[in-house]
Amino acid sequence: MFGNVTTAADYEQMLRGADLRVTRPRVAVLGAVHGLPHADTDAIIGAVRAEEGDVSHQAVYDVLRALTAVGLVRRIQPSGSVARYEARVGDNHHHVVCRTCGAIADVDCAVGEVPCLTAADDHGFVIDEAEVIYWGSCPDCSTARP
Amino acid sequence: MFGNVTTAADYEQMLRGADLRVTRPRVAVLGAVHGLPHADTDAIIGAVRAEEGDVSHQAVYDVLRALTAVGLVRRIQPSGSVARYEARVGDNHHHVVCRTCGAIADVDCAVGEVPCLTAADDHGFVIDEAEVIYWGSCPDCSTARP
DNA sequence: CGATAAACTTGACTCATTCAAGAAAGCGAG
DNA sequence: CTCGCTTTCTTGAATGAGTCAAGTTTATCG
Repeated sequence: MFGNVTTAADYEQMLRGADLRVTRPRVAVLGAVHGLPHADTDAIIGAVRAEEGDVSHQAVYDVLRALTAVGLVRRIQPSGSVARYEARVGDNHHHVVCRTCGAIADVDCAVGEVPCLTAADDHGFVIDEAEVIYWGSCPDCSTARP
Repeated sequence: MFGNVTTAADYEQMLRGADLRVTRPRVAVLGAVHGLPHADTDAIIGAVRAEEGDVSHQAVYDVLRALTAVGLVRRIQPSGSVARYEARVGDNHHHVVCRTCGAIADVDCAVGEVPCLTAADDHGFVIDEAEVIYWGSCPDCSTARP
């Protein structure tokens, strides 16, 4: 986490490691998600075009789906929000979402590595993930309206 | 919970208690949400029309928003799903969602009344609710594809 | 260097949800 | 009981994130 400058070459590595072909849109999307945590698709499209020129929105949708499928990015979508993406994967962290402005921040769960994963009564479901969303007000919004 | 038959009169009471005008669409929507837990808007529209005849979809959307605002129903919307509603409110329960068929079931959190409400680092957010979604396979889907 | 399957472009389309303007109806005051 | 104000409902159009589909380009392997 210190002095960790991720380059296009690193993104290529990640893609190859996931058996995905290396294309300019994919490298650019992966870079955008790393650079803009919790960005929505529109913001990612903007970032990708700023770096690579014209890339179709469909390509970005396809790439995001492919990256999500192999686990290189994670898709999150709090109620009332469009889909957002982040590059921090595999570390079981959760999110705080501001009810007012929609801002999102990462939080590590207080209860350990795999929080609440054992439900009291799972109704026969086979559970593989527990997703936690904390709802509240971000610092800006809670001071603006105390 | 035993022999508890909720009638239109009860729904009226709930509406008045929440300072909402009592209208036929509102009583019908409240009844539909009580009768069809986790139903989406379309299913609720269907149930309302079966009981009350023509009711515009807009009216149902408006009613659901009003009921949600006063806390008579709760809106849930797992990633990739349309909005769903339930009448069980105020008891801090959570949900298991089937990744395959989208089925939803209620679960009480294993960690007590207000699970995980204290995040390790809340980034200055004022947290008022923790929403937990357990992802997995429902009994039908997990036996169909073991 | 091809061949071939995967990825991208273009453009149309879906559909849950919202917006807007006018008609209807609940409900408190008189 | 009914008047009038305000909320709620109806009708119909619009929005917008996301998907579908057909055809072209391109990454990768032999």
